[in-house]
Amino acid sequence: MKAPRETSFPVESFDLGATLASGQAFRWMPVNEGWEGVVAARWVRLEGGLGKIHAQSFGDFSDWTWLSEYLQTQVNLREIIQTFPRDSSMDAAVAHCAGLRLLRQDPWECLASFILSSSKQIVQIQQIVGLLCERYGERAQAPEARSPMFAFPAAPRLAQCSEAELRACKMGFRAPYLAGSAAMVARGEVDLAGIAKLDVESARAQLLRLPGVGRKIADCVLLFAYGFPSAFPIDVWIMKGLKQLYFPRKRPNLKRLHKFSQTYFGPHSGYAQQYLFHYLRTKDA
DNA sequence: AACCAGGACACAA
DNA sequence: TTGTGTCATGGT
Repeated sequence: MKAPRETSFPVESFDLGATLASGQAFRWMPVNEGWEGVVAARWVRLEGGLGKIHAQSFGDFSDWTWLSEYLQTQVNLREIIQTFPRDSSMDAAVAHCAGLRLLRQDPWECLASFILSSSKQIVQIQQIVGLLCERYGERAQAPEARSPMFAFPAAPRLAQCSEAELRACKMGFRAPYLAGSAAMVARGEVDLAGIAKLDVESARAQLLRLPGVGRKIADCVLLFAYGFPSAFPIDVWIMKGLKQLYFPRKRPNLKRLHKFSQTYFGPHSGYAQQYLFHYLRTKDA
């Protein structure tokens, strides 16, 4: 029966704040020394502890795999960080981002969120995604006492929305992109579940068929939803950072930077990218 | 008050 | 291939 549930995951070095607010997911809010959001259509509250994460949710279930999978609690972070190159920038990033981890998100929510992310600040992406969920998402399972929470709207639901309805969620010129991608996914023209079985290049090629999805957004989805370790999203921050830190007084093009990312940062370049991104974005704050 | 934001796209040269 | 304008909205 539906009821409040709680558990705790043993984890070594997991910083919820750095992880949930580092621009990979957009639905987490800090609430009373913890973090609250929606995962798999369920309300979730997380609190960090010593060597563990305490989790609360609500519903009819006893297996927490859906959440441990999302949080990737089984990943040995130390082993990953050991594969990073040792230079002054990466050392600083690792020191600054202790406990930062990559999540494993739902492909559609991740894809749609990043279609909305183009040329937007993270706070605005959160606002747009929030509106979209409130207006078109299914009611999430949550305790009665709390304010209603909503799941991220499925592709078929968003495919039904008019462009005006989407624009009313403040997404501007991204509306036709989201509508078009939702339609293709809803029709099965792009098989999001099937992408998980492909190699990185084939997976990226599938995502690139979607309107509003270019190399950067495709790489975000490959990394944050499918867990391809070599996906290396190059946004404006990473672009400036790479040029400044590794190519002073040169003008490398995008292709060159992507090649560099694959040869220099090791087998978990995507992870290294997230460390650099979070470091560059928050070091002066 | 300008400047810019986890870009993509069409089109020019 | 590289460069530019455009798209919509709002934070800093």
